[in-house]
Amino acid sequence: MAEAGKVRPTESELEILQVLWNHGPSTVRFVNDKLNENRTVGYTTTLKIMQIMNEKGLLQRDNSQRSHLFQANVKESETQRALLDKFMNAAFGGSAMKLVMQALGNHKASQEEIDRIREFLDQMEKDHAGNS
Amino acid sequence: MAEAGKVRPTESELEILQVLWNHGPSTVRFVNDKLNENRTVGYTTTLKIMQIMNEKGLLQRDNSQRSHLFQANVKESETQRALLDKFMNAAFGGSAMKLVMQALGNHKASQEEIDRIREFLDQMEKDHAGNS
DNA sequence: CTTTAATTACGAAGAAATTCGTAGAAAAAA
DNA sequence: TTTTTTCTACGAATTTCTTCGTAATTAAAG
Repeated sequence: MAEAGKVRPTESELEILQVLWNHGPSTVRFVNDKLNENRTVGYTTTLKIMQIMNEKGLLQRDNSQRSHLFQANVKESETQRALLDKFMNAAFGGSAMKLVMQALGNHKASQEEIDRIREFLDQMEKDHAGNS
Repeated sequence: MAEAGKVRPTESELEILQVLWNHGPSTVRFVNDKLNENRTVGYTTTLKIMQIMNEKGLLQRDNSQRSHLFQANVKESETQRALLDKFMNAAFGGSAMKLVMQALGNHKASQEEIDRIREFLDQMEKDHAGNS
């Protein structure tokens, strides 16, 4: 598994990672079909990007069968954390709170979601008290 | 003021917007000095990007003086909203809650910040109840 | 067996973003 | 006034990412 700090997938690469995170090891054909549910993209384009991702260490390849199976070689949560960090700095000047507020403000959260965030805050508060 | 939906600043452009949002109308020299607090970047590079941003409508230019004054022509919060939306889809499959949780989880929030988020949730809940 | 379809490898074109060098004009310094 | 510095304009090189065409190979269909 590649190290988290060095993970910098591009947008196209992220699209592919999403498919692999959600569906597990997949063929190029499967991934390409998934991508084409949202936009038009050629088979060899997807293939090429997945080959590059493999070289970069973002994907692992099983070539024991003719149709090679690719799987993500970076963890979803760690990748998201790295990207979030970068994005927070770029767009929100590094302020996590501004970002959270903006995200909450835009999104029509359901009652259940609000409750879940409250629980999360409770937990944070506990840890916070315990650690300091 | 440019429309929010069409706002897609690049990373370098965002860096410059941050300076202008924080300091108001500024010269290229000032912006370039600010950027160089973080990384090395040539004066003409900054100039060029700001010229392009001006053409795109991201910046406004006052050339009544020899050293032209540039200011942001897009609102900070609207730009952030547009970018957040895009980022949320790309990295979190569109799940605002996942993103918020990740942001809260990474960040060592202070007690005050936690309280502020709670207030925010209270407010959301009121609106939620009222609207549905 | 022959033909058709699917798959991988590879190269390269195209597009977008970034970077900087140079020239010319204007201002400041000497 | 002469020299040096500062500024804008402009073009172009570079890098990164995306896209796809073509060829070679293998499998499947006929």
